[in-house]
Amino acid sequence: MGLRERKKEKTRLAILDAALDLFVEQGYESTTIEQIAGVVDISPRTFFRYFTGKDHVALLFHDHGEAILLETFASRPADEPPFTSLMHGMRAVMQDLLDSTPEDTARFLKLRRLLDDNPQLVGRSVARGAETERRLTEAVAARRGVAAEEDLLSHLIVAFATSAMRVGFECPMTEVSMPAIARRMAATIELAERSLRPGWDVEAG
Amino acid sequence: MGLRERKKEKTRLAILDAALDLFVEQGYESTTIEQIAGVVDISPRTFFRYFTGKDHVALLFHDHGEAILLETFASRPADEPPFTSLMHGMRAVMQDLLDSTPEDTARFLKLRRLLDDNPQLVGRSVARGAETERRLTEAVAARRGVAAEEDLLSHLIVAFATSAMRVGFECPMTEVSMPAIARRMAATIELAERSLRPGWDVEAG
DNA sequence: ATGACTTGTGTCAGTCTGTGACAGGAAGGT
DNA sequence: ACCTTCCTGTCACAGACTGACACAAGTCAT
Repeated sequence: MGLRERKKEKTRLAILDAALDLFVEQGYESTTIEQIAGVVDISPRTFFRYFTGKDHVALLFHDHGEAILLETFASRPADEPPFTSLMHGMRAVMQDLLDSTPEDTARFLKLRRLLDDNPQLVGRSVARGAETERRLTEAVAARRGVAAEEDLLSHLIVAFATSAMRVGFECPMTEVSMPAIARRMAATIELAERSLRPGWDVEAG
Repeated sequence: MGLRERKKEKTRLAILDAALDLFVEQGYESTTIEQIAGVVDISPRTFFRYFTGKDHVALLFHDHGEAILLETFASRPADEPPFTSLMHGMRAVMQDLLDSTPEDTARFLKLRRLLDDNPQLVGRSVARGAETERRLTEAVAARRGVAAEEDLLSHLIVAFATSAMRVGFECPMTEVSMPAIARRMAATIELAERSLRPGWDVEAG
């Protein structure tokens, strides 16, 4: 890896950390791009060359999680019930978080607390994740051997799975720590699987 | 109703119709507030006195639907399983649409087509509806006799219900018409209820 | 190392959304 | 008519973005 790329990664992390600290200190809304750029000592224009906008910074882990979800689903056996595969994806996202460096863990916890204080961000994450959801639905429909546009169940499977994901990750909680989040995540998966009728996700459209 | 209020309602509808037509004609993103204000012959400032922003216009029916959902849930018997009540709410929202005037139906169908062309708007609707979702969760938890912060199931019930709502209303469809939407809505409710294990939403937290 | 080539950065200018403050005018009640 | 209330336009402004351009820093030859 050349000097150029190392420098870029360094700037990227500098922006991320500066933004996170400012968000926590003075709130998400009242933090401006100019302030973030000021701390990192770059021009505001450069900020937008690293992130598409303010919410991109705040929802970085969502993008990452969605990528893992897509990969995991694709790598699961084709004869596994789709919802089961998606729950495996959910576990994979959680595991990835547990395996990350202490620095990344700290960043994630800051973001997590940010979501509690700014519920609008949860909504924005859905907006940002719409494309992922569409692709997941395509993948589920493909596995079910039907066209996504004509199969309500494929949509419902993905909708229920992402719902569970949001309940596990984003609902306010008293103690914000990795073990607590992992516990809630496991409980949510269990609850969701228990609530659904066995075989519901392998029926004909 | 005085002249003042009639005038306001007229302006409100004029803005709505002008915005809708512009959105359909030239796309949501490329339509500016200034253009909308120009057609209605008001100042851009006044636009913001009727609507909080561009997406407020595009998601007007969502607000309305959410209000009906909350009312319906509150009016259902306290011993009815919460998810069942929410599905009744979903039917009530649909029924309200079917009962609306031809003008409102036409507006709704325009908005519905807008959602197909601009998937980002679906996400924004979730962002806008976050507060409603929170209040629904409170209501469900109250009926279950538990505190919302400590009951995952209350969150999951609401999340599943709103998921079903989004699948029924917002998934792209080939034929966009009231009968087609009503049919899909009914099918989604049926599918959701069939997919869940009976009694799942009345268990202890 | 010196050159040419690529790529990241700052500056500048501009658009669009959204908001607060103020003044004038239309509607409502007496 | 009169006073109050509410609505509206104008002005001024902040903040999120974007395109264009010139310059500097990194990269890769010879």
